[in-house]
Amino acid sequence: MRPFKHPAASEFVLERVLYALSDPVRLEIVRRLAALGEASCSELDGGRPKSSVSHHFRVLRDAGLVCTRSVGTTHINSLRREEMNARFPGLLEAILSQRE
Amino acid sequence: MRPFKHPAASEFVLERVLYALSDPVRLEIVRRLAALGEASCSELDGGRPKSSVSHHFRVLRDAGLVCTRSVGTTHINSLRREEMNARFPGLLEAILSQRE
DNA sequence: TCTGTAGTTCGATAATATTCGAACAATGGA
DNA sequence: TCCATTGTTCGAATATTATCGAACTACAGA
Repeated sequence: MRPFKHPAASEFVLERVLYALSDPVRLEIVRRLAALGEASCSELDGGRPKSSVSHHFRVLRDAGLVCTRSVGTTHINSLRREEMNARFPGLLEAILSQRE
Repeated sequence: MRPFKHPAASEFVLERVLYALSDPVRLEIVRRLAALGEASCSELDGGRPKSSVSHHFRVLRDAGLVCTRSVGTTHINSLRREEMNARFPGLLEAILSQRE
């Protein structure tokens, strides 16, 4: 599987980030990633079909929120907290700190 | 014109707020409102048709971001900063503090 | 009362997203 | 090599959203 393209922090777009996080499925994925540190796609699929989950991960990757690396047959995902914080200081933490 | 329904702070939904701000037109409206304090719809229309602008204001109102009151024939809009901050502490400020 | 201004609502169209099955690719064993 | 596992990509159906003209409402003044 060819490696994914992860945008540089300088390419992050605020509207894109907000949009990516405005979807309940994706917001939940990001929350769980924040709690777990890292996780495979299937650990976060919530019982959804693989193709749907894959789509959401792509949106998150394209926005710069998530980094995906291959380890064997699984893809390990993690938040790009430092880079996100470099580009949009305090934003991700402000969103993640909200309850519910 | 019958008064608009503004949701109570307890009814604000994080995803809705993020979605409302993920549109460039709406984000710009909110930024200018933050700078101006308050403004009429036409002051923030950016040359767009009235019906389009009206739509965007409705999305912002429904999300809880904007309060609209009638004064004569004009509608005066302002940010609901306090209520937004009560429901989602630090969120709006974190978004508004981002450059570009 | 007539007219102009400000903005909403309606309706249609076009653009974008979501969802998910099916086919595919890559890896790790047995 | 065969097979199971993990996840991506493709394609199509469905759903949401944005955009904007046209008709409408409300108000202020002349």
